Amino acid sequence: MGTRKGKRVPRAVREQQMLDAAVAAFGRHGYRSASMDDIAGAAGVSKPLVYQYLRSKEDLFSSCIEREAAALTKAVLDGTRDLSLAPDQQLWNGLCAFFAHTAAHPDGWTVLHQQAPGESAKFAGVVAGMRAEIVALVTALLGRVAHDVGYDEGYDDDVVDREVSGLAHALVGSAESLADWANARADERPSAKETAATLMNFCWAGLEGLMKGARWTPSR
Amino acid sequence: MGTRKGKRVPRAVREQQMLDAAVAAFGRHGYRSASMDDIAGAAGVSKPLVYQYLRSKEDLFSSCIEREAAALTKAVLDGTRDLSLAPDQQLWNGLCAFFAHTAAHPDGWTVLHQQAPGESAKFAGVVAGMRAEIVALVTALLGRVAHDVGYDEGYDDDVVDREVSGLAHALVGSAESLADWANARADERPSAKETAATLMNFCWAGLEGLMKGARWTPSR
Amino acid sequence: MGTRKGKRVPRAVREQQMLDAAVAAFGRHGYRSASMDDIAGAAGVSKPLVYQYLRSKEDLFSSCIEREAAALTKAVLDGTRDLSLAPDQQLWNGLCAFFAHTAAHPDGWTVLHQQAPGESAKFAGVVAGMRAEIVALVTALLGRVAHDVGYDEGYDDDVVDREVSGLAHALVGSAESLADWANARADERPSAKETAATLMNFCWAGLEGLMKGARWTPSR
Amino acid sequence: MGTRKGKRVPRAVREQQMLDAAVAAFGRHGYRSASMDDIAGAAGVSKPLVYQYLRSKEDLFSSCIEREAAALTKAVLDGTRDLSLAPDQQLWNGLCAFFAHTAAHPDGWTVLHQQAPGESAKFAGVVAGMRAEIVALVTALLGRVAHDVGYDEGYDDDVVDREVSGLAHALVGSAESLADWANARADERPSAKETAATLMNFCWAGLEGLMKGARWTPSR
DNA sequence: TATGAATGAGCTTTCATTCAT
DNA sequence: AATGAATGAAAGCTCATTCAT
Repeated sequence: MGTRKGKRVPRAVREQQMLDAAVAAFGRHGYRSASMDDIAGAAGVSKPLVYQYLRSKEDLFSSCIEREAAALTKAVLDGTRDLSLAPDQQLWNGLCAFFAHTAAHPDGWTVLHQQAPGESAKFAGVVAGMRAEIVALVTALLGRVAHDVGYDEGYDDDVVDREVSGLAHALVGSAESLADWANARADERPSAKETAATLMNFCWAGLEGLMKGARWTPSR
Repeated sequence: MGTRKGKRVPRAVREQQMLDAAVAAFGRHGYRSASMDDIAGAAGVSKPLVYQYLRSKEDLFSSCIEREAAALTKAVLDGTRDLSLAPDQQLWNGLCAFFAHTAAHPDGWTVLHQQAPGESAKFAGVVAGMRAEIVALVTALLGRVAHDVGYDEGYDDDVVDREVSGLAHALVGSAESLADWANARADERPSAKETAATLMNFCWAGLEGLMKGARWTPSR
Repeated sequence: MGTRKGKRVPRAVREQQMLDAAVAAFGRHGYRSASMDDIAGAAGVSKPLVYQYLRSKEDLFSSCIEREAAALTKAVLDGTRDLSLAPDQQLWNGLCAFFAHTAAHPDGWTVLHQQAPGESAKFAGVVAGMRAEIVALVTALLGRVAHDVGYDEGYDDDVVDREVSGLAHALVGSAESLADWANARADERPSAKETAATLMNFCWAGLEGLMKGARWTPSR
Repeated sequence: MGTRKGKRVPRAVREQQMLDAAVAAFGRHGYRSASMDDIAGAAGVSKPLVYQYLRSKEDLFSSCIEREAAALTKAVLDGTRDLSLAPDQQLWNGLCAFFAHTAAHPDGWTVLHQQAPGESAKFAGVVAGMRAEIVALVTALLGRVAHDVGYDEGYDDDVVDREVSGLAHALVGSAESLADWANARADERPSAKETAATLMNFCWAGLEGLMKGARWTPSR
């Protein structure tokens, strides 16, 4: 009844099962604490088979990171694909996609955001790449907003770029933290749209104000 | 003539040396990867002495977390102690203190923000407590702002509280991400004040807009 | 065209291919280090097929040893088959055959001389048998010489036998070492005849002297 | 009551005990087959201590090789130290020392002669170095003989050198094989002096004949 | 106060070997 | 005849931890 012992399964399928088990284990216990025994067991498979297919613990972890990063990136990019929308709608779509994905794959998100960067730079790179891609996407969006509002007139392109880039980083950081935050509460968890709304509400008002020149400075 | 062999050092001092070495090791290699051998060596001390003073690796890590969390909390609280200031000045002071501290103690910040939460709940608790304290501080601040602006009139206290709490979380999340971001660039690292200004600029404009009722909703 | 996938090959041929690959692997990496995976791969065949034909790693190694031992023995025996020759010519022929064969099958020679004896007695036996056969051959030769020279007159048969047997062992030992030595130098390797001449020169002069009663004793 | 459990022993002593156990294990089972567990057990010690002192299996094996090679070299060199002796007496002394040492340390000799060369070049080097040293010693001895007998007159130095070097190699090879041979027979083992006499007898008569121009050539 | 000596337990990795097709 | 899928068993190595001094 179901996946019973000894079942011969084609390699591609088994590999995905292993990656599923590995992502869960790494997400819940961390890279070092998760043991290959546990992962193999959870995948319903013997350890040597994991090694035969994924080569080593390092490679297994890398494969997890890559798969999860690609999936998340794809989700966000798909969400923002429609370039005919207004920038705010596009951002809204992207955020919804992001929060929906992180909610649907909490272990994957944990691996990407909490585990990988803490381990050696070998792993951090892939995550950094993914993050850069998303930051670039947001930066482009904000750039369009700034242009639409006419914010960039009368300023150096350089200054605008740097400020917009800073905003993008802050925004992505907020989103990441909110994803953790949302995933943390098992009960009464906010839906992806609610979380997206919170952030959208927060940042969009801010951006409108900012683009119109509302700027804060310390009293001295 | 320098830290030479056999130097008899009072316990309190030795403990701090050990914690220093441990924070550095844990920050750079992670909880599991950092070995007691390395830590003892870096502290210029034999392993049994570490066990005599700090009992176990878990206790050592806990001590690190507690020390660093207390130090960070104290820095932020000190920065926002002057209640006579306007809320924005108070927030500004707190952010400056926060970014200055995370910049001055990068390993400690890494332990708190990247390593501890990934390990077992045993450790996450302390960090969560610290975070809650800071979120509460920010929430109080935002509450004052809302009140000053008259934002809360005509709304349920509940609704306001929830919204303000969400904003506080987003703000703290941004700050944490920006701290990582600032620490990541070894060269051309922005000063604490620059980082604080970026965030202040971003969020303050946003908050002003929001409090005045500027609210974003999806077109459908 | 060539050894392509799925090629159906008769069992006898496949077995030889496997033994070839195995001898090469065992000779180069040793019995334990050479893996069945490597051997199967080098033979252009899947692992289960190796097991189907050769049963186990032990059996495979045994088969290698037996094949190589038989081949070497045959070469030497063929070289010395002509009993009508003078003993020295016969020995010369045998040495030439020996060095030619070890030079032509370096991996086989390594398996026989360096790998097999180091592993369990199970394998050493076959090699020992081969060696005994060759030692006996040399002993017979030296016996003929002694007789021709009249060396054995006036001595106990026992004494002569023991001395001649010792000489035979020394001679075989020299030959084995010289085979290693010749195989070791990839460039400027001496030809089989040169190597044989070196040894022949050395031992024949010695034997002639010895047989005539020239005998060394420590001064005290 | 002897070396009982838990006995604290200074490092230098323990290291020698470990090396003793390792040489025995490697000599009897080979490098790959001997397990660290066995070695540690035989040394009356836990595995981690072996790793703490000797770092790795490779390093342990290297240390064994080096220790045994140094000991054997020293024995032979000590045996031939007295340069005032006639060359044949010197050689006789060296051979006696050699056979006595290989008989007294059969496992060490096995490691040097049968196990090390079969494993990776990493190990073969040390043994090759030792062998080269001994070959050089013998070469020098033979050179003195050739000079005393006036053999080198009328020949190119080159030719003499090459021939003498060949003889040295053959002689060392014989000695090695005879050492194996002597060690192989547990009962009725020949004494070191007997083995040395066999070889001395054999080679010295040969050398005298050879130096006087007795040379063998194939009839065609 | 401080440490060299020592270990139990566990982890990653590899290998010879078999089953089902 | 031939192979992709799968595993039991064991090996090398590391680590947190303690004992005896």
